[in-house]
Amino acid sequence: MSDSDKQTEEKIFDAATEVFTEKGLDGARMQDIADQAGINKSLLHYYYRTKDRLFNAVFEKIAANMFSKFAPVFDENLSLEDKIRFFYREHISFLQRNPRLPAFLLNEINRNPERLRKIIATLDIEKFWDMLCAQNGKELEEYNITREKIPQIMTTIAAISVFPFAARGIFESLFKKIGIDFDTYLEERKEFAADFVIKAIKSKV
Amino acid sequence: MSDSDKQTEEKIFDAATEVFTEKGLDGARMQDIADQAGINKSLLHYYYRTKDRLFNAVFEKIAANMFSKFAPVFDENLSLEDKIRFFYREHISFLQRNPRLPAFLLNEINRNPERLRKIIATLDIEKFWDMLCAQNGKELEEYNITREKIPQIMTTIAAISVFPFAARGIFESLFKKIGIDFDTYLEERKEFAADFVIKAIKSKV
DNA sequence: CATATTTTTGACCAATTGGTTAAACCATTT
DNA sequence: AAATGGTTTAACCAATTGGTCAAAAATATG
Repeated sequence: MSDSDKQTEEKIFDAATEVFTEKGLDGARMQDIADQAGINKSLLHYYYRTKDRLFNAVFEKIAANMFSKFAPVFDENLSLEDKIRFFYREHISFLQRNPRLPAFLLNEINRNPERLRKIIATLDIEKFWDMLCAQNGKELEEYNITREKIPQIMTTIAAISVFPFAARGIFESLFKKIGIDFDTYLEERKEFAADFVIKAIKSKV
Repeated sequence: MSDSDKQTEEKIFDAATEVFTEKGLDGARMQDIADQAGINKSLLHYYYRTKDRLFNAVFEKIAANMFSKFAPVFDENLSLEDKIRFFYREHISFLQRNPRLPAFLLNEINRNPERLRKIIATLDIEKFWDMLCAQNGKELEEYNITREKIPQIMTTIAAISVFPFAARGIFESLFKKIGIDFDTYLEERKEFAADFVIKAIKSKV
């Protein structure tokens, strides 16, 4: 593969990423992607045989990228509380740089859940729980966080950072009405989210 | 408007609701809707001139319905804690009966934020805050919930109930891997969500 | 019953879509 | 410089799409 090959293939991939994340699989036109990449439409088919293959390439990279952002928090040797703070700072910052990813992924996964299977198959969920127990077992015990509660807690933690981006269109409209800036809201959310979760977990009321 | 009119128009509307919520505006075909309604495709255009008008009719009804589900909690004369419990029981139950609404709305709003404007314009957000202050002012003060914190808290409360439905495709796949039933998870979530939020709000740590 | 009006249908259309193909282009090698 | 190989393009195609239209069927009106 020559240098110009890689350039063209990358140009196509980047253009496809932009168009697909903005318009979705159904809404995106091959011609749009070709225009965005500044090339002929036939070249798309030369490098990626069909629209579906091109989409899958984009989808898989984005999905893998998204999930990988959850991982580092399990590696760092921090207290449970610091892990949560670390997660929200990093994760919301990542989403600020890629604000359209949540809506794109959620929509396409609901449209075709099958696509996610191969990515999830590569994840070892139990391992994450084991790592967490090894590093923060005492805290988990102290706060009475059992294995059964993990799905509720984890989905709640994810919801708090991801949902504002998925529902950005709604929130932005609502906020504008009461004079609140969405970007300011996001900045504040990094700390608010961590405080909120930590208080909920630690509280024994 | 005769009786059979209403039947046909309603049949079309219901069919359109089903097809649009499942496939989205771009993915839905007028022929699909006609088939679903058991009528000729031309009839769609007879009652709703264009695909876009038909979609708008469906979208507006769903959006209004969705937002209206947030309102009752402000009317009931309950303590803040009971309001939160009431909300999650009612809201998650509503979403269990209409599981595809969140993903549909979030996607279409992000695809075309303009569509939401006219619905949001009809909402008086300040009124909700005033009602809340009038009914639960003392509790808000006690828990140090100020006007500036409201957006963070409200979006968090919504995220916790809506996100699992928006991300259903992801969660269901993940849960299956560790042997958890999604419907059971949802049932448990009504109480978990309320407990979680109440603990976070009440905690003074 | 005959007429007028509304509802429903099937045939049709122009535009768009993803995809194909053969030829042109370009860099390398011989 | 001629041949070779991969790369890029323009022209084209079959299928699908939202939408139209005139006629038929059903219903209401006199």
